[in-house]
Amino acid sequence: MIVSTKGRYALRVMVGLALKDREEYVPLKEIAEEEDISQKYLESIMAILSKAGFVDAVHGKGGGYRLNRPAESYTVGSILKLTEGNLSPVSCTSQGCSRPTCCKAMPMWERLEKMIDDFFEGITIADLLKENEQTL
Amino acid sequence: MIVSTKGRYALRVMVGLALKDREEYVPLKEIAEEEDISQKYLESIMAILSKAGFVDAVHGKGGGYRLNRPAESYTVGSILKLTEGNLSPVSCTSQGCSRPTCCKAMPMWERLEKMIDDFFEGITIADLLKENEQTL
DNA sequence: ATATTTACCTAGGAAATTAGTGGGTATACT
DNA sequence: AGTATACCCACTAATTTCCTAGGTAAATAT
Repeated sequence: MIVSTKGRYALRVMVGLALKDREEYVPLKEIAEEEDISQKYLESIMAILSKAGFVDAVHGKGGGYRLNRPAESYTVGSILKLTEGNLSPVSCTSQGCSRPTCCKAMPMWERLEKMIDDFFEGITIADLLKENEQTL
Repeated sequence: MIVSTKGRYALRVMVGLALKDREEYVPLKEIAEEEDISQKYLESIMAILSKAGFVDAVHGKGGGYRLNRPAESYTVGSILKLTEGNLSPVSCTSQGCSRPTCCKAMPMWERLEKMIDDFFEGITIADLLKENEQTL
């Protein structure tokens, strides 16, 4: 698994927020209910998105979260890398190879990693919004 | 992580066997030492490869494992699918989506899965043998 | 001021997966 | 008969993923 629930939840939230009024702040509770995600777990995900400046957050009544850029400017890759840490398909590329000098597979892993990275960097939240099987 | 040590070990073993005389049987002990893999753990991996008919196995002195087909006929994909179970990048595609009717990301996951599958099915053990950064 | 609603923080725990061990049995060769 | 091998079953350790508990800080409403 390259993408766990954490990354998938983050994507869903970002898509959800992109569907709302860009000015409006949406409280975590509401997002969690709409997306049917554990409120407490979602907290930790929103904290990551907020710290990284992917969303604006305001405290208190009327507060919550909102996107601070247009949906086209968020690549799926940027969101997944942020929440998952990395998108390496094998530990060899992210944590180093145990047999760096003789590993016959390393170039393959590197090529795969680049392919996956290019794939995710080529898709934005806006693309997901208008998505159907034909276009993507 | 799409490929765990299990799949990587299996690939290494297959590459290792491909470098040997095709007629010769190589005992597990020797493979484990050459590849620096726990003998016991490797047992379970060889059992999978053997049951699936990817290698020949013979008991007793002079026995061991060997490839039973030319290296070009083993795709990396076939070995990884066998040992890892599947190569799905997200659980959505392998175990079903929790929000099948409304998931905006599903087409993306499916396209990614196909891309990865095509990638691995397009590389054989023979390709890995002659590999260097230029060719692959 | 006080209450309420929200984000934010820290610590941990349950569940699942991955990686590896231990000890024995079956088979083939010498 | 002895030795070298594959094969089988059950269990443990380590790691990661997913989620919960219980609070503090900030903003708004009354």
